[in-house]
Amino acid sequence: MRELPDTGDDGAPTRRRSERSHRAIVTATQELLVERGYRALTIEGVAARAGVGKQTIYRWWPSRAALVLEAYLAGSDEVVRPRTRTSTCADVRALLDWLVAVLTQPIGGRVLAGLVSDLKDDTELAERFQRDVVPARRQAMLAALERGRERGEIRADADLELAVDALHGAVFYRLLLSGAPLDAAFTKRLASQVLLGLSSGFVPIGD
Amino acid sequence: MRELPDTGDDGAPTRRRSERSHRAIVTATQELLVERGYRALTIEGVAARAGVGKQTIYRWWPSRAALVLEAYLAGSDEVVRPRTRTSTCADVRALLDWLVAVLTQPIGGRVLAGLVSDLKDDTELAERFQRDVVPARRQAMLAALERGRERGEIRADADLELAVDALHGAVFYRLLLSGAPLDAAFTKRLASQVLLGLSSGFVPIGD
DNA sequence: ATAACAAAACGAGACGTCTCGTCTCGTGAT
DNA sequence: ATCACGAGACGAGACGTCTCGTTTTGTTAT
Repeated sequence: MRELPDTGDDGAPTRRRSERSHRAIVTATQELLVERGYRALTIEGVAARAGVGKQTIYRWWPSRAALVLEAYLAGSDEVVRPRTRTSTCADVRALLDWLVAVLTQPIGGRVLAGLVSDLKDDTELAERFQRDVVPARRQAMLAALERGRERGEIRADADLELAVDALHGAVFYRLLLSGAPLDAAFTKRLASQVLLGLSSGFVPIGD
Repeated sequence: MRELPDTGDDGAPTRRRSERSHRAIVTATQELLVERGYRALTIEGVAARAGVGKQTIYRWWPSRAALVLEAYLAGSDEVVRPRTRTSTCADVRALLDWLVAVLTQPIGGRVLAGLVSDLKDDTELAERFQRDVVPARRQAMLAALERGRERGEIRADADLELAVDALHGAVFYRLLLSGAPLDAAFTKRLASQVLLGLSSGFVPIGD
């Protein structure tokens, strides 16, 4: 969110920021998001929970959404990314299951919905979100599809970016809009059906 | 959103609701949504613009989101649904273009993003949205795919609901999350690539 | 190396503003 | 005579800014 105050800046006298307060604020934000959700989260509430002055928050974060984004990302690293690499379909399924796991964490869906609504009114936040967060989420899936193409399982002229749009889009669509379940049966059929469209010929879809 | 007060109810003495105020409120909501967006919309602002007391709004709508939903849906009927029925791929493309047109109306994307965030905190709204709005949007696309299956262009065992998840999901994903463009090239490739996955054999994808 | 100093960030909270949702009025329509 | 209406007062609560002392931290002088 912001550069750390001490670590190896070039000569310039680094601003001195209390790392204790920083951590307390992020932790309090995560707790309050889980307990009460995005809408009910207030700066004053975070300050009180963290034992911190309001100004300390306003000094380091430009908006409530920026704070929530940092707290959200800091809590999203707990689910480890799969590294199966058996078949393309299995890889895609595993990555979809991973995405679902990340999004259905207690902090996940509600917070993402709140952030999404703020993207439309906060240009700076939208830029960072679409430059950093979105591509990071897509990268692993795109790599798996490219491996499949190198192995010849996927047509050379297939549009893999578009495939990621469809795969991830279906997941987010269910999470944010339709409310349909995000279970293993869903990710399994989604992976196999989309991959069939990308396949270079008849490739048996396992399991 | 609520039954109209006067028109042809069965005998029961309908409460007398001012249709003039009703329309003024919905119109003012639409205008303010276009001018200032979802976040900046306040009940007090709507009341002032509509020349109406706040209580009149609180009397007839349970929440800000419910009012926005009504205003949004009332303004979404202006884009007419296509009725091409030439080939399945052309139908799907036309329906995707229609969806994009509806969502990129001035009132569209910003409002939808705001509503989405409220679904997570407003159970009643979420129920109505997922029972009425979402299926209505999916219906036409599903019908087009079923016609394709009857014609034999689509495999009998294809999961068409899942295909709608992927098609609509990709559109909403770009609109709400990635910010990637929603242009004709996108809908064209999306339609052809997804349909290829559903196809029963080699079906030439026309321009 | 230690002490003294200045600068910046800190916790706390007062302040005026805004919107909330509820509540009363008096008015006008049926 | 009833009831929705426009208007707006009301207390609650969060906003973002600001001003207090206080504590921390980096720099300078001894």
